[in-house]
Amino acid sequence: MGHREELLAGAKQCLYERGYARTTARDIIAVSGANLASIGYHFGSKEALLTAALIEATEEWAEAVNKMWDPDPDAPFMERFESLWKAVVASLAEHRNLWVSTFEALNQAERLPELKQRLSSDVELARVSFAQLFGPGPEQADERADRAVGAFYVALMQGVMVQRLLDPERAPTGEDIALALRTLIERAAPTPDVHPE
Amino acid sequence: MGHREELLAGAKQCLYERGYARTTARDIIAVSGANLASIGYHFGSKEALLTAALIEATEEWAEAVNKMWDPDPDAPFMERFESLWKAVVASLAEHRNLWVSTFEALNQAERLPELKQRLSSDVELARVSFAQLFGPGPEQADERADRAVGAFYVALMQGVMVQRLLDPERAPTGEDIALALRTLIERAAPTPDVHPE
DNA sequence: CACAGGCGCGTACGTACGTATGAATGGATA
DNA sequence: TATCCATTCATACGTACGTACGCGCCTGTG
Repeated sequence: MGHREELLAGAKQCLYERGYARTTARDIIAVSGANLASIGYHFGSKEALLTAALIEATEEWAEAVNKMWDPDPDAPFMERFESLWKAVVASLAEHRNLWVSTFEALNQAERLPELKQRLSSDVELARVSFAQLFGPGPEQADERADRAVGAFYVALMQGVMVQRLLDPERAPTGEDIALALRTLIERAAPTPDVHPE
Repeated sequence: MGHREELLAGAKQCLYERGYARTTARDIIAVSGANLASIGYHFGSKEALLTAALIEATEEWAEAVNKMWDPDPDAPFMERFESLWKAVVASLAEHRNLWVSTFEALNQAERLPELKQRLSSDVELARVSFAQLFGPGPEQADERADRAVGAFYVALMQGVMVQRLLDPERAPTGEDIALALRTLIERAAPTPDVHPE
C-alpha cells in the first residue's frame, strides 16, 4: 500500500477520532505509515487530503446506512415506518463517530464548495431513496409530493440524529417517532365519522 | 464598557463571521477594542472566552427564535402547521449565521460538556414548547405522546435547517413540509370508505 | 499626599503548525 | 550495468498562535 492510500486511511481514522478541525498533518502521519512531506506530494495540501478523506468516509457511510434498511416491501405502512426509524436509531448507536463527522462536514462545507456540492447531492440522493421507499403505488405518482415526502423523511432523520448525538436519554427513539406520527395523524385528520363536515 | 464585555461581544461577532474553530485570539482583539492580554486576565484562556460567547449567543438565539413564532391559537391544525414551517424557513433566511453557529456549537459540544448540557436543555425546552403549541385539547392529555410529538417537530425543524443550509434550492420549503405531511397522512391512513377492512 | 490594587497595554516567548527543499531510494527499462 | 522517474524521507523554514510577563495608568481610600 502506497503512501497515498495510507494517508487517506489515516486521515479517515483521524476524522473519526479527532474530527476535521482538530486533526493536524502530524496527527495523520503518526497514525499512518507515511511521511510528512507525502501529504504535499500526493494531495497538495493537508486540507485537500482531509476533504478527500471526508468524501470517502461519507460514501462509506451512505453504503453502511443503505445496508441497514430492510424494506420488507409488503408490510403495512406504519410497520415499515416504525422499523425504518428503529434502524436509523440503531445505526447511530453503532456508527456514532460517522454521524459526528457528518455534522462536522456540514460545517466545513460552509467553506469548501466541493464538499458542499458533494453533501448536497448525497442529501438529494437520500431524498429520492426515501421517496421511492415509501412512495405511493406506481398508479398515483405525484412527483412534487414524492419529493416533499422524501425531503420530509430526510429532515426527520437528520433531526433525530442531532437530538440523539446531543442527549440520547431524552432524544426520541424509533418507537417515539412512530408514536408521534400516529398522534399527528389523529390530531390532523380526526376520523370523518367523528367529525363529519 | 470594560474589556470583559468588549471581548464577549467581539467573540460573538467572530463566532458569526468565522465560526468557533477558526477564530483566533487576535481576531477577537481586532474586532473588539480590547487588548490581547485581556483575554487571559478576564477569562483565563481563549477557549473559555469563546465558550462563554457561544453560550451567550445560544441564549440570544433561543430568544430570537421564540419571537418568530406567532401561534394564532385557533386556526385549524393544518393551517397552523404550514404557517409554522414557513416561519421557520424564513427565520433561516434572515438569521442564517445564527443557525450556522448553532450547528457548529453542536460539534463543539462533543468536547465541551458544559455547552452540551446547555444545548441539550435548550432542545428539551423546544420539545416541550412544540408539544404544547400543537398539543391536544386539555381533555385528552397523553404525556408520552405529547413528548414524542414535540421531539418529532424539533427533529423536523433541525433537519429542515440542515437541508436549507446545505442547498436552499433543493431543500424543502414550508409549503413542501405541509404537503409532505398531508401526503403522509393520506398514505398512512387511507380514508376508510375507500379501503374498508 | 501616598499608595495600593484593579485593569489596560505592548511585547516577548515557546511552540505547533503547514509547507517547501533537496537528497536518498528502489524498481523498471534498456 | 546505467539511466530514469516516481516516490519516500529527514529536516528546515516561516509563520501564526496562545499565553506569560512586567510596566504604566487610573481611581479610590486612608
